[in-house]
Amino acid sequence: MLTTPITTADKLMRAAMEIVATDGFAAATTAAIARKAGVAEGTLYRHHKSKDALLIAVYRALKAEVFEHVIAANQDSDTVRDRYQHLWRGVWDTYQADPVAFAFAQRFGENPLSQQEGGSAHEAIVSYVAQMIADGQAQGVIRPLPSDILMTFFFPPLMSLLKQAFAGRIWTEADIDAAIEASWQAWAT
Amino acid sequence: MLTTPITTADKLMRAAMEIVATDGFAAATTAAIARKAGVAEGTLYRHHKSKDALLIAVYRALKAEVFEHVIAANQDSDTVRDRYQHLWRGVWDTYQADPVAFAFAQRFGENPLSQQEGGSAHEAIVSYVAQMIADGQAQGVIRPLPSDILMTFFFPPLMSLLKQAFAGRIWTEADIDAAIEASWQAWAT
DNA sequence: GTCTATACAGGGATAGAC
DNA sequence: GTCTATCCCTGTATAGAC
Repeated sequence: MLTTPITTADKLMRAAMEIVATDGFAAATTAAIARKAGVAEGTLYRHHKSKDALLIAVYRALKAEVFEHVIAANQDSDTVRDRYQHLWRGVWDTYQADPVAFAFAQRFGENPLSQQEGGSAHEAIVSYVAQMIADGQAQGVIRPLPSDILMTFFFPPLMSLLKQAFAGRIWTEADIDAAIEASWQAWAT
Repeated sequence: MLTTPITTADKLMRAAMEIVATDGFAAATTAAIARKAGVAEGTLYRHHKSKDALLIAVYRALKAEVFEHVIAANQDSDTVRDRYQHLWRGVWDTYQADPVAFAFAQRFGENPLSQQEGGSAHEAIVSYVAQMIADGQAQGVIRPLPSDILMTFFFPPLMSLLKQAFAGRIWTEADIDAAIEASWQAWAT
């Protein structure tokens, strides 16, 4: 996300995202953000109302971009099972391409700021998943469980695997495919 | 955890845990912790070397207590499937009994302090789960996948469901049992 | 052991020149 | 729009009396 920031506002957002991703929120001081962005501290306030507003703006941009990438990569498929796999890979590939965005999203979710922002990083994608679940249940291939329960077998394991991957764990492509199949079995009738 | 703190050191730990759980790490200032514990700010440093040391002590105590509760509730069962269900319920019940401990553990995991501490809240339980996986694979009832992949279908969904439960979501007992069964299917051959 | 008072550093935000 | 300089506040930690 924002991998090639052009405007000063973007540079500040990228800088804030990187600091939070690597060293946490406590390290994301206005001085550190401005320094990494290559501008003076006062300049930050010409582009963002406050530090918190800047961080929330980062999260909003991230949400929008993740949604865009995942949906773009998600051409419609015939079976629900195929749609499942494509969506899983879409999220996986999107975050693989930007580990910094991933780490920021994880930390932001456990920060009180997220309460005042509301909605997860996958807010928009959730409705796609919900539709998939509804279709699968109508066809009788997905268990008749509440969708919020089923969702917990999709995003959380996926995020956990990404976290391990960024920590240096390497799996084979066959392992990844097997993981997708295993997680699908939590849904399948 | 530390639900009835007696010593001053315990009172400080419980106070810190509650503040982090409800308002995040940024709100856990030495002044706020001391105030909630009912002691003076300077007293904090008679019982803990620094604020960070206090927070890490909280995490260690939490890990130990969660391990103790879960293992105590986990009498050996005949089948791997039964052991799975008992362990799942053990973690669920333990955190249900102390939402504050749960929220603290979640936040701590996304805080840089956790890197210098190392190991997740379920570090000790992980070896139990690993043994269960090994047994199940030997018996041919669990997929021959790397155990770190299989683990992601156990803890992350469970934590996610707990989080939703604390946010006010209510499921029937049948839903919970069905969720356990669904998650088991991600492991089962 | 606990308190009050305080030293010291660092962070958010603004003023005003350029 | 960007910079430098600075204000004000808060936070961590310590000193020293009781």
